[in-house]
Amino acid sequence: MDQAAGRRREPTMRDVAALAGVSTKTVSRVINDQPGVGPEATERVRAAAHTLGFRPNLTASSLRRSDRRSATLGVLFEDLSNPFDSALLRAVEDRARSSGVLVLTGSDEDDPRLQRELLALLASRRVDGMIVMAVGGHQDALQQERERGTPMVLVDRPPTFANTDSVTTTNRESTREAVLLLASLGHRRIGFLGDRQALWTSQQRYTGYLEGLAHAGLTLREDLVMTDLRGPDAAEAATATLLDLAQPPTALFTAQNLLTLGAMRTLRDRRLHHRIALIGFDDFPLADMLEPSVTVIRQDVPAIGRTAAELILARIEGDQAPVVHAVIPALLISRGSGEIPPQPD
Amino acid sequence: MDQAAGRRREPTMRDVAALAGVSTKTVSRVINDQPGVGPEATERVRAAAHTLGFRPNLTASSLRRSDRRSATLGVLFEDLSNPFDSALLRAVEDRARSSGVLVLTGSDEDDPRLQRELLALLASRRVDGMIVMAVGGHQDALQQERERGTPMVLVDRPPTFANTDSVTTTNRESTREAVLLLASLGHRRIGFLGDRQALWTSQQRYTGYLEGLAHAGLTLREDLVMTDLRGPDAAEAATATLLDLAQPPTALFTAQNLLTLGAMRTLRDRRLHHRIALIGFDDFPLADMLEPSVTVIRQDVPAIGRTAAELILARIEGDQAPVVHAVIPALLISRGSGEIPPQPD
DNA sequence: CTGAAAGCGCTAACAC
DNA sequence: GTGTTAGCGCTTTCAG
Repeated sequence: MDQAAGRRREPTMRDVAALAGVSTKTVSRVINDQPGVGPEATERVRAAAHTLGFRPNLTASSLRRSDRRSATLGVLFEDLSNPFDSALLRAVEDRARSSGVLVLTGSDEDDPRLQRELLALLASRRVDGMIVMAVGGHQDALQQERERGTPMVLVDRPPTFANTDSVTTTNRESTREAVLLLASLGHRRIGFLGDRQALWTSQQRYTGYLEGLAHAGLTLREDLVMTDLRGPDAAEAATATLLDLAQPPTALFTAQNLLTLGAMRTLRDRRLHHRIALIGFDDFPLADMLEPSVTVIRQDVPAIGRTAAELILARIEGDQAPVVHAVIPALLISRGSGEIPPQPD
Repeated sequence: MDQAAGRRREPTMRDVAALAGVSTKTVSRVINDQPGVGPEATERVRAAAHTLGFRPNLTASSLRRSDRRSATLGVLFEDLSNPFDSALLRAVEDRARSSGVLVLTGSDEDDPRLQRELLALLASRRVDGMIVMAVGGHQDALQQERERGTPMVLVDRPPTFANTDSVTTTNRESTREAVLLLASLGHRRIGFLGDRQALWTSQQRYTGYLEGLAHAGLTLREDLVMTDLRGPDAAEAATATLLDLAQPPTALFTAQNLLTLGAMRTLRDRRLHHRIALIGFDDFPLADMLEPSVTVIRQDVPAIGRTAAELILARIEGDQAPVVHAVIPALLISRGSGEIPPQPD
């Protein structure tokens, strides 16, 4: 047995047909469970296929078949090693596999160039449809792909172009709810740490923050708002800046899971983690094991993935219903860090 | 623009050839950067391809081409939503993409039936090779696939059959090292929590534990060993059992990341997390944020993924070197929980 | 330098 | 019921 080269030629329908003494078309019918083959011939074909170890070549079949299906979906996310992305992939995968569909994946790192390249690689493999997390900024590459007719569903962020389904969550509403919770405990100085403002989710969450302040009758203090933070280190520094203010915040809202980690780190370092309230967007593993346990807004990732998969599969099947923008509710999970009242100095 | 049905026919090389006034073969040469086309014809083809928005159909090309390459890899892991698996996928993906190769994924949940099914789905799409985490127990399906000539690399666990590359880590050696560290601090009763013994990694780590005890001159106490634990809840219960012994352990070694979490939970509940030492196999996000920070053995996941990808890509290229069983060193990360000395009662 | 003919493995559309 | 012919989009082979 060779490791690779001299890879054995896979048996074809011709080989099976020859052994069974029928035509390739008859083999095709048997393999695809199509009617019009006698029980005896069916049996001979089955036996021949089995002895040869025949396995249909899906790529050849999809080339010829009229529907052109490859039974393969493209999934293009920001970073598949991020727990949010990988949980989403898993949900998509499960739903797809139950329809015999496999998933071709890629991570575009929120880089438009990379996204365009990966889109092309997926397209050249003729996937039946794509589930994509749009990069921040321009969605040109996506729009072009969509306009070529590729069935597409966006997740996490909606399209900026027409006629394309999406599945998102209640970014604005849930953030507002969190801010209102903090306000109801008596917090009047609530800091906000946000991701890149080019991202739709960041904008939504920031809007929710503003709405929450307004509903609570609090005025926005610009010095308590830090945005365009990339990653935990930036959040760590931003938190330090906020805490060094003459009038520091008594509560923090972090608009993304990595930012929550950074903020926590600084709070711990300063031994303020039991004195300053913290609510974060996006749950993360072990949030319940920290001290204090971290109150978060949890997206229903399995539902988002399942919904996206169901949408794309339906579109591939030819579903012509009007565009769908599904919004899956997120949930505020109270664990402790969000329930800390304002502390006297 | 329709959502799906009536999907536009993609332009073909024939279309491009017609527009450029050349034969399809000339188009093929230009698209594939093959020599033997004049600069003028090349330009005409390029222009035609651009105006039509032509994109090569890789599935048709791979069907006809002599090397049969689909530039696609199959990746079959236990659970892509597990941080270990997804980090591995990401590493594989990055290395593959730099060679223009995409990855078709699947999660088999360590279920032999599912693994067999997914292997068949991958094979019917004629992936060039597979990177697989073998399920515990029999590797029949894998071996059969391998014997058909499919290039294959196993990760995390080695093959039980011949002639197949693998990439694993220093399970035994690193565990031994951890146990020796605990012993050097004066611990004489070191508990062991292990995953299913059917898994090769579990066996290796248990062997390392035994070696560590032996090297330290400690005798094995069977009542301190709990194996075949599936998931954090089982570990939680097992830890409670150990702590209830007349002579409870003063240190614990947990042989898998989920088990570490379970053990920690019980230690916290009993307020023993600062009194009983703990070292876990596999790092996990936030291990450094807990109190105390958790000492772990960290696998070099990016190196494992990259190595596996490089191996499979080389085999696909026809590399005939002898079988490789790469072992990537793991690292003991001291963070605090593993450095707690034995406490007087 | 370029193209015509054949065919990869399979299925559509018809014939028998 | 079953087979024949043609052709999916591309590349091989070989002829000019």
